[in-house]
Amino acid sequence: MNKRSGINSKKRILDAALKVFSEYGYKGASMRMIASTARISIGGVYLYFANKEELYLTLIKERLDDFSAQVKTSISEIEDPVKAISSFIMMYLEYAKTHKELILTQGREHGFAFAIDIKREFFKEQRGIIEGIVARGIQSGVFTECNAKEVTKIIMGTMRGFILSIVVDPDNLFSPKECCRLMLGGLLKRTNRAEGEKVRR
Amino acid sequence: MNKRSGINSKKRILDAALKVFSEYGYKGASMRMIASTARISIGGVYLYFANKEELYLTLIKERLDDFSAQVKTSISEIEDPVKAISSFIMMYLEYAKTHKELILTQGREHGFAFAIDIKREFFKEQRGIIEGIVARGIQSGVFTECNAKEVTKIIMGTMRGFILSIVVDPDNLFSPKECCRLMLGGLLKRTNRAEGEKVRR
DNA sequence: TTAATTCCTGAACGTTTGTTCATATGAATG
DNA sequence: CATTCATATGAACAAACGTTCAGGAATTAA
Repeated sequence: MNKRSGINSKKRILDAALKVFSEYGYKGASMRMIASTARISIGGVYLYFANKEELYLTLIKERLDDFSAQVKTSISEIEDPVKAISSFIMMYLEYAKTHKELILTQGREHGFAFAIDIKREFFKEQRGIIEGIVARGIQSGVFTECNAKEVTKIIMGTMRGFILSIVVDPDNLFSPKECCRLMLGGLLKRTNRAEGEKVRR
Repeated sequence: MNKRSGINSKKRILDAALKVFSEYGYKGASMRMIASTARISIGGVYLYFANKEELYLTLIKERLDDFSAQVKTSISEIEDPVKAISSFIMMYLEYAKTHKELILTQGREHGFAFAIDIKREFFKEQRGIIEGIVARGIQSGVFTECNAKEVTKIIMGTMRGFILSIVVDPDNLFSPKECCRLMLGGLLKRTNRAEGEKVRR
């Protein structure tokens, strides 16, 4: 494993870091674990990343940007607020399932004010997107009159809850489809039949 | 600090452990930190707990039991499913706010299959309670016909999301009241006025 | 072939960790 | 008073940690 292999090394390290950080958390993951998973020496890791923190931050930033881009492209052109919200929920949960619990690694360690600026930025953006959809829905009379900001926070909360559930109670994850249904239709019975049907599809 | 002080020592250690584990996570918290927070020597901690893991497990179990009892007594006699669900949500979120993010400590470390049996038991019980309420609501015609199991998972997911939000984005927590509203009423507009009002209160 | 460059290795260092244990202390008992 | 016993201490230890660095190996350039 020498010379030209260096082209892949950085990527291999990042892949390994994702795996190890996800499984053991920031403190629990050791640089040696990451190195051996990436099939490189400990010293080799420090060739590409100055220290553990930089490696971790690079990883988080990479993932957040990737996710952010995916959200944008997947719902930017959807006009219908109902479809837009549904799409957001579906894609968020699908992404969370695929990329498991890296997101959870954030927050926990360091007294949880770690990559706070990067995260804040990300969350703010996400909130902006949903809030826009909700506001549009209210304005067009499709959604009930409510506090768009609060509803947005609740939706984001539920998404986060899904992520936490993956880690804590993976045998009992809720279905994205049912989640859309509940968020849109609510638990209380509707007397108007047409509405009920709209929700169901 | 000698002799008779031993009466309080165990409790002091547990209090300190809660504080330190919550702030630094399992791996991040050191026995020395806990000891000094409890104003006891390192050796003193090992007088009451065989090791770090036992201390942690004791703590988790204590909290889970406490929370479990509080849930039960607060909604056991409520007949109305709407009020029962609302009570559950309100009390869950209030408890989470008070006891911050100890619950988050679970899952993350140890490759996240740690106190799995204790937790599983706890979650199962919680699910059972909510599912009962939902089923009752459906049967009595107050709730829409839906998959009670799925709805239960979504509600629990949202509760967990709140917990995660406390750690990750504490400036943007949603209000418990609004959460009840959304869960019950949904986002879609209702044509029937009476229903809408029912949700609002 | 030699020199320069790039990539990589792993022993070594200083810290910090969880845990142990010989020792001390002071109230309770006789 | 002396003895007993629960309670508390903190130096000591091995293990693991993040990080450094002198050196080795493979490729490219001369």
